Amino acid sequence: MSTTGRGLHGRVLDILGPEITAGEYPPGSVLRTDELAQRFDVSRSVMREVVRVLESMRLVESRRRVGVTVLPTCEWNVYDPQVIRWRLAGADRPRQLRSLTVLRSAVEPVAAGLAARNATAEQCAELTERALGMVAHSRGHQLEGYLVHDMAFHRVILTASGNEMFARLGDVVAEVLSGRTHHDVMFEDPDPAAVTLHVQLAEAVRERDAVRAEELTRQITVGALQELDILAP
Amino acid sequence: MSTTGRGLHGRVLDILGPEITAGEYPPGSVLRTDELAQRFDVSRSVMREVVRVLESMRLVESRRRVGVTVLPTCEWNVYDPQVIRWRLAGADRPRQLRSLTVLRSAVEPVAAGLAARNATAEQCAELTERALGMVAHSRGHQLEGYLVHDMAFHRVILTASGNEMFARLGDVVAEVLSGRTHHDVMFEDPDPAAVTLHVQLAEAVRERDAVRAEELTRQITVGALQELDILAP
DNA sequence: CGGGAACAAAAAGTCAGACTTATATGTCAC
DNA sequence: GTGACATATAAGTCTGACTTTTTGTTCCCG
Repeated sequence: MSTTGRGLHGRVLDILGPEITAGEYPPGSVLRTDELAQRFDVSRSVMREVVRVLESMRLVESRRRVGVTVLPTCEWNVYDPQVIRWRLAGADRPRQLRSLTVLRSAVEPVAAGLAARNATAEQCAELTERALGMVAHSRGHQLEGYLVHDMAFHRVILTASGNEMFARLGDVVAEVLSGRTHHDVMFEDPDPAAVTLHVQLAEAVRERDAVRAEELTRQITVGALQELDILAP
Repeated sequence: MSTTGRGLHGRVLDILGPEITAGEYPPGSVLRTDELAQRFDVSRSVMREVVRVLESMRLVESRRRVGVTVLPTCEWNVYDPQVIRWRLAGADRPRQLRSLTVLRSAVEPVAAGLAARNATAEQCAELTERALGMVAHSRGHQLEGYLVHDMAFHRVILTASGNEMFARLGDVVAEVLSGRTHHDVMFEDPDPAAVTLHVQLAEAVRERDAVRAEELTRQITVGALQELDILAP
C-alpha cells in the first residue's frame, strides 16, 4: 500500500511523515537532524534526504542554526498524494474526508460535462462496463467488487475529461471511495439510487449529453456529501 | 520569486526541475546521479537530495543499477506549487494555463457558495474593500493595481470557503491571474462587466446569498475561459 | 538449439568524519 | 538602553570507502 517503502530513507519518511501530519509536533516545534538520525538509527545523509522531502511538501522548514521547524497546517501541500494518504490514515481522518468530498462535489460534475464532450469510444465502453459491474455487485455483500468498479468508473470520468488536473484527482477519489467502504460505516449494500445514477451517467456520456452528465454527477456527489452528514453530523 | 533558492541544493533544483517539466528529457530518459553531480559541480550528497525531491514530485524515479528515470507527464504531481510554477515558466505554458483555468471554473463557484455561508465579518469587509479597489483601478492603465486587488479578492473567497483544499488553490489562482496580466495579451483595461460581477459577488457573500454567489462566480470564470478561447482558440 | 543458473559489473544506497557557513543569542562597551 | 562584536550552534557541504540490488551476460546442461 505504501508507495514509499523503497529504501531506508522511505522507511523513515513513512514514520516521520504520519507523525507530523497527525499533529504530534505542534507548528513551530523544532526538530534536530542529528537527534532524528539517532532516533531512527540512520546516517545524517539519509536523514537530510528525508528532511528535504518533508520540506518540499512544506510540512517543515529547515533553517541554519535553528533546526527543522514544523510548519502550520495552512502551509502544507495538501494535494500531495503522500500527504493525503498520511492524513487519511491519521487522527483527523473525518475532517480530511469531508474536505476531499467537497472538492469532489466541485470537480466531478464539471469533469463529467467535459467527459461527455471528449470521451473516446473506448472510454465510453469502459464506463458502461463499469456501471454494469456496479449493478452486478450491488446486492448481497459484494462490497469489495462494487468498490473496484466504482473507483474505476470515476477514474475514467476524470481521465476522459481531457484535463490533466482533473485526471490527477483519480487517486484522491479512489482513496475517498475506498475509505468509505473500509473504514467508515457502510450500509450492507450500496444505495440503489446511486447505482442507477451511475448507469444513467454512462449513458449520458455515451450520448454526448454534457448538461445531463453534469447534472447526474452533481446528484451523485450530493449523495456522497449527505452520506457524510449522516455519519458525522 | 523562486521559493527554493535557499541553499546549494535549491539552486540545482531550480535548473533541473524546469528542464524536466519542460520536457527536455523525454519520459524514460535515464540520468545518472554522478554525471549530474559533475555537471552542476556539486557533491553527490547534494545531488541525491535533489533527486529525492524530484522523486517526491513524481517527476523521476530512482532505481538501483538503472539510474534516475524521467517519468511520463501523467505521473507528475501537477498540484505541487513548485511544479506548477516551473511549468508556467516553460514552453507548455498555454496548455497549463488552460488546465488551471478549467480547474478554477469548477472550484471557485462552489467555494463562493460556501464562502457565502461561512465568511466572517472581517472577510466580508475585505471582500468589499477589494472589489472597490478593483473598481478604482479599472480605468486608465492601472493594471498592476487592479491585479493586486483581483488576486486578493479571489484568495479571500477561497479561504472564506472554510475548505482547506480550496484555500490552498489561492496561490494557483494568483498565478493564473498574474500570468494573464503579465505574459498574455490583456486589453488596456479590464472588462467592465467582470468588475461589476466582482462587486455583486462581494455583495452576495455579505448578504449570505449562496446561490447568487455561486452563479456570479460561474459567470466570472466563464468569462475567464472565454478570454482564453479568444487568445488561443 | 533453448533454457536456466551462476556470475560480474554498474549504479544507487549507505555510512562516517571532517570541514564550512550562516545566524541567533549573549556580552560588553558606550 | 543601544549598538557592535564575539561565540556557540546546527545545518550545509564534501569526500571517499563500502554495501546492496539489479540487470545483462555467459556458460553449462538438457
